[in-house]
Amino acid sequence: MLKITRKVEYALIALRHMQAKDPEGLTSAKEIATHYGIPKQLLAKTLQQMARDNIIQAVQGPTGGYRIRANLGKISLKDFFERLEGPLGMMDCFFESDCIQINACNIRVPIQRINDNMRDMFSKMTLMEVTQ
Amino acid sequence: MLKITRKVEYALIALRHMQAKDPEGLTSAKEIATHYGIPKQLLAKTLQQMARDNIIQAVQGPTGGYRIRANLGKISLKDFFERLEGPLGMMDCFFESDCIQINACNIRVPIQRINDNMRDMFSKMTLMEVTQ
DNA sequence: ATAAATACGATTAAAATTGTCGTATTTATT
DNA sequence: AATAAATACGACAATTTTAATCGTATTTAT
Repeated sequence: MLKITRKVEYALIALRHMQAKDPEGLTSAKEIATHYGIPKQLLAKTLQQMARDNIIQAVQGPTGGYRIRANLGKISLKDFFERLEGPLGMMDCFFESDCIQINACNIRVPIQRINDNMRDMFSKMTLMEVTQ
Repeated sequence: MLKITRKVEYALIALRHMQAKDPEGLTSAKEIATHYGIPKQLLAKTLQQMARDNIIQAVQGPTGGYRIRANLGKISLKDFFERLEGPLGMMDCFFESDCIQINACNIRVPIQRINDNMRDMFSKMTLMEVTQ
């Protein structure tokens, strides 16, 4: 429990790789995938999603690839996680309303408080802290 | 991602229920299961595990049940989570050593740092904050 | 003796995550 | 114009993890 997904993991690996290598130049999905031994297609999808979110910029065609577009020091880990995986919650019932016994539940409020602490923590850390 | 498991959820519901109801008297798994609409057998197992961990005390036989044994204000959420679910890590590679590209990995250290922050946070919160 | 509770390993079911496939589009190069 | 190498992306399959159930044993108040 309390794990991050591979998607997030691959995204962070890619960002750090791009930043360390050449923040201006382009890096292909293939390069990253082979370098770190991760599935290329899955990585590609994640990169495409980050491109849609304007975290990185995509360039098509041969010689194409990705480069960092956003200021990584200004994107909190909370925002990053939520862009890739949706709202951050320790229990599903914070977002989905199909919990029948939601009224009986006696820990919703206290867990909500802990959840807020966690979101707070991730709000105070930026992507830069991972990538540099 | 970053979710707690149902096991932990049920354990917290049970603890809070026991504390709110009657810290001295016994509460059966059945009572809690029916009250909150959760699977009895699964809850029972979780209670049994907490009993083995001396968080609660089990009494067998009819009229048996469980009561809180430990001082909930002295058990951190980190310890509680780890007793129920094993070591707390955002990535598996912190514990399992079967990641082949562990050397190439460029985010192990930074994620480790974030993980430490998270463990720190849960170290500072006690079970009591959830149950009362 | 019976019934109601805990104890717990083994198994199954369900859900979430992870990975692959197939096809389309873009564009530098020849 | 043809080709090749890259991104784009929906649909599907495989795997893993989580959740739930089953079956049986043990304990003990009545």
